[in-house]
Amino acid sequence: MKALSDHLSPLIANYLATNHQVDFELFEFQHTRKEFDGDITLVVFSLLRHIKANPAALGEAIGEYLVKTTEHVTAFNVVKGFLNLSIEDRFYAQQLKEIQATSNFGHVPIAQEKGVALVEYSSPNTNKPLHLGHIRNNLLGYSVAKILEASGQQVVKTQIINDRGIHICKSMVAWQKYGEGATPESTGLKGDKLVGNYYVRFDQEYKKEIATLIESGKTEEEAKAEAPLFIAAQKMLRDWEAGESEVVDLWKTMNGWVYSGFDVTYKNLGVSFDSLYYESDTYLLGKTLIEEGLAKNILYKKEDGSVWIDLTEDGLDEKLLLRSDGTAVYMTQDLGTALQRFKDNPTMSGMVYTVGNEQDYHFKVLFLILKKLGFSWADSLYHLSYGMVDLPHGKMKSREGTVVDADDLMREMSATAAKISEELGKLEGMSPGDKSTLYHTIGLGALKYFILKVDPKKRILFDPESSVDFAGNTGPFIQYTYARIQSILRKAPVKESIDLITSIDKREKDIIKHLLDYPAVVQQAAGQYSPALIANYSYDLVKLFNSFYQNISILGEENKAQRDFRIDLANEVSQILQQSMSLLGIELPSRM
RNA sequence: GGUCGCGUAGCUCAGCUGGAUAGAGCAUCUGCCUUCUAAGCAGACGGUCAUAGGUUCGAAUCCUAUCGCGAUCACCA
Repeated sequence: MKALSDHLSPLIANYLATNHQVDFELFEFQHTRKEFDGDITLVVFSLLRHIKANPAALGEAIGEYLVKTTEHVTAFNVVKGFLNLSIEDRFYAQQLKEIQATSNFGHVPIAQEKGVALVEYSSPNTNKPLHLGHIRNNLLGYSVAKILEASGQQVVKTQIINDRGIHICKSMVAWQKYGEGATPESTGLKGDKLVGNYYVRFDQEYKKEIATLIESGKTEEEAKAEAPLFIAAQKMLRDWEAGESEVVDLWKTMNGWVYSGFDVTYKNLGVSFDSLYYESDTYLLGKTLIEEGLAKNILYKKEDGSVWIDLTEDGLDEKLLLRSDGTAVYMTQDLGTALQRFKDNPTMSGMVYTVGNEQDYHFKVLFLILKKLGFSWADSLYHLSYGMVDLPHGKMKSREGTVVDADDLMREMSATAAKISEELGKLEGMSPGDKSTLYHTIGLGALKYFILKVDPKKRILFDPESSVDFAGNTGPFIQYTYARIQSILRKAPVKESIDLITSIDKREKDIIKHLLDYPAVVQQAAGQYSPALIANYSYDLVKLFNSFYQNISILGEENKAQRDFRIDLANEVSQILQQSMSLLGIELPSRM
């Protein structure tokens, strides 16, 4: 539509300048609703603010002028304040050729001079495996990075790994006490699962100790603080901070197991990172930053030695930045990480934090503190906040065993895809290995699409029981349409016509108009950090194509020019699907 | 209680920089596989866009209030 409105706007501007002595360049266009004749509609109402006229009469006048001045407009009609314009078929044929001639239509080449945008996502703790919540996080972050790249922005995908703290020590203590030297190799378990098991074990044994202490007359609070396991974990944290080699070695070993486990999960999920940051590396820089803030009187120290910032003038609270014993809190480390990233990327133009909406307040405060500390780049930080993933029975709680494990979920999705595919029985002659790859592609496509099609800020209800649909507005539906188009293209004869097509079906026009919208959709999705926009755009395209496909023979012999045109159209739809799905990290199979 | 977010068909969601009679899918029902893959297509049914005011030629969309749900307000991360 943009190509068309770009063509029409100057003409309309010219008309208004001549006849009404007003100077406009931008007009409001929309696709003509299907119940009216026409292809594109000018909303005349919006001109009335500046021109006193009867909307219907003004519409008539502009319509007549356009028909007279440009060969593209063949007819018009006016309904109330809407000027519906009919566009000649040749225009669509030309546009399709232009789209075809443009490689990566709608994707803008990277502009180095715009600097680099950092996109942070995943950011797990290293004491337990990734779960469904991380999946939404990773898919969102990865997709947003892809969309920004497609809009011409250089991107660095990154994460902060929360690799230190009491939670890690709990796993370590439990492993020392109950692990008997277990390793991923000796147990056959993924490293993250192994470590996660000891985190759970810690909690179980800790509860037992508390119960015993309460029986012997302690209060609950005393019991929690005096349980030997808890004391051991605290001691281990102090030893770690003191750099005691035995503890540090164990910490390194166990984190190493977790990282190799995560790598497998990331690989299956199809996400990747360009740079990694570790909390254990950045929290000290955060402390330095706080010293500077104290020196500049932006922060203040209380009598007990704790450091605070007063944000009450900004409508927020007072916030703790350093404990009275001088140790760092979450905010301290995030300040350090932000600064470290800017130091590592001097051309940084912005940073996107993909973090759940329960941390909205945290990021509001973080950005404000950075601004108060005088960093000019603080204004370009953005919290990509997303809603929780709820299960039918409520929230995921690790203690109650209601967490949906990421690896298990992906495996189940593949299994469901396999089951449905085998029932349909379309894959004769495909090797078992290819089938297994395909099932993974379809299962993951379903999962990714299910999560990404929803507006990030909304909560998602995920029912693992009913799994995910493969029909309707789903990933597999888009994959399926793509596979059918590939089948058409495989069977299509070599082009032979030199005649240009003279008449184009209404549904084909709708498809071309939709294709022409793609660049604007990508830009909009980048501006709003919204993969959902891309997903729903793609679904609409697929719907349009399917409707056409089912009702018209693409490879018919009767008119070679028409057949070639339809093959070109199918080809271009498949190109755009490939591009848009790559922005969501969804693979498209050529057969399914 | 303060702050932030959400509330659209029975269910899951689009639409939100104000524009024509609010759109899809699932579910229910009716048709369509001798022709390019039926994971599909065509159609029926289904709505006081939470409620009440306001802004204006026009409001699901913007503003205010109320109700409901959620998050957050830690020397946790």
